[in-house]
Amino acid sequence: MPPPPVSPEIKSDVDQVLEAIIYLYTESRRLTKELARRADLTGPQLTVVKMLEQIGDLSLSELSERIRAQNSTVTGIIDRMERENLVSRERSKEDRRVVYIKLTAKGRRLAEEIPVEPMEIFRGALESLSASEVRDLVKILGKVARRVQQTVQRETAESDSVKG
Amino acid sequence: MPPPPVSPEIKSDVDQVLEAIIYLYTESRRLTKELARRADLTGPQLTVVKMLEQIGDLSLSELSERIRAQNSTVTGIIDRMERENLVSRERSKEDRRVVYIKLTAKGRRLAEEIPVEPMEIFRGALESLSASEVRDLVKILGKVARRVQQTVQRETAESDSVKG
DNA sequence: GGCGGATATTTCGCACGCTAAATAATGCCG
DNA sequence: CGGCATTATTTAGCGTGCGAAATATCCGCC
Repeated sequence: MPPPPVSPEIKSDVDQVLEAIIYLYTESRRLTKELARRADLTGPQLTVVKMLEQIGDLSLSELSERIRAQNSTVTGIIDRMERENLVSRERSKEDRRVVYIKLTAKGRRLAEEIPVEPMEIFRGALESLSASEVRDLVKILGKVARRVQQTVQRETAESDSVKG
Repeated sequence: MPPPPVSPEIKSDVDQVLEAIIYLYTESRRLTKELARRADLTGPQLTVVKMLEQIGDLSLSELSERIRAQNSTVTGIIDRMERENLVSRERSKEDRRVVYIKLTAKGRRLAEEIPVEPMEIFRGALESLSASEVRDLVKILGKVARRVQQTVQRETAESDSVKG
């Protein structure tokens, strides 16, 4: 659930930035989902299929890390994909705790079937900016992200020391 | 599910921007959730409680619109909140299709208990930018969002006309 | 060799979140 | 007045998404 667009009329810079971010994020998810629907996949399933196609087999943990989700979430996604015969699980021989996720022929066919990224719209939007604007955007957004990350880490450390 | 950070090494501008957006969005949700947890609420519940506190009673549709979710989703959230005695439903007298959602005393107390926005971290991060950077960020992000919106609307119109 | 702590995955229970279909009430139009 | 499209909400079914606990291995160390 996105945080609320709290103030009704005058929006602060923070609110405007947040609103844009929420909009862009939501839209990127919606686009993925839409694209996926055409191949009878869900958004996450499309993401997984494309990831495996491009990178090759991945352990479940590697996969979760890449799609930024918890292992338990990905277990569910893979369960359903296995049921649909899109991927298979294969126990690693070196480390029997590890499970590799592999595309099946059907999964690979589907991956190829799907044009490219749903990111084309974003690419288009970014291309409508001037080169210097793109550079600024990348630079500033990156700065904000790093700054937030620092603050979060600091607070996490604090509450850890309080808790523990 | 966030779109994948596709390329392993060299990241395009699009990817970098998207990655930052995904990070910031995810983080803002996490912060809301964290803040909510202290009052034994979920993220969306905190959002609703704060919204009702600041704006007053809202119909279910108005509420869904404001938190950018489907009515059916909000029905569920309100069900659980009603169960916890945080809000009550009240049928409108003018239009008996409409249900107003009202804070209970307990809900109001909780709302007051919770400091402010979880957005403070973002505010801090934005304040670490120079004034001109903030201005640029607001301007450029807004531009990208508007551009994406236009493209999406155009495509929606097209596929509508195709579909019938 | 085996014990104890780490690591990889799964299971469980719950809360979103969405779409499609059902239900209920309005309002308009002839 | 009666029917019919519209609108507000709910229900049903499914797929994430998370945190905590359970399982199965692995690894280092005595």
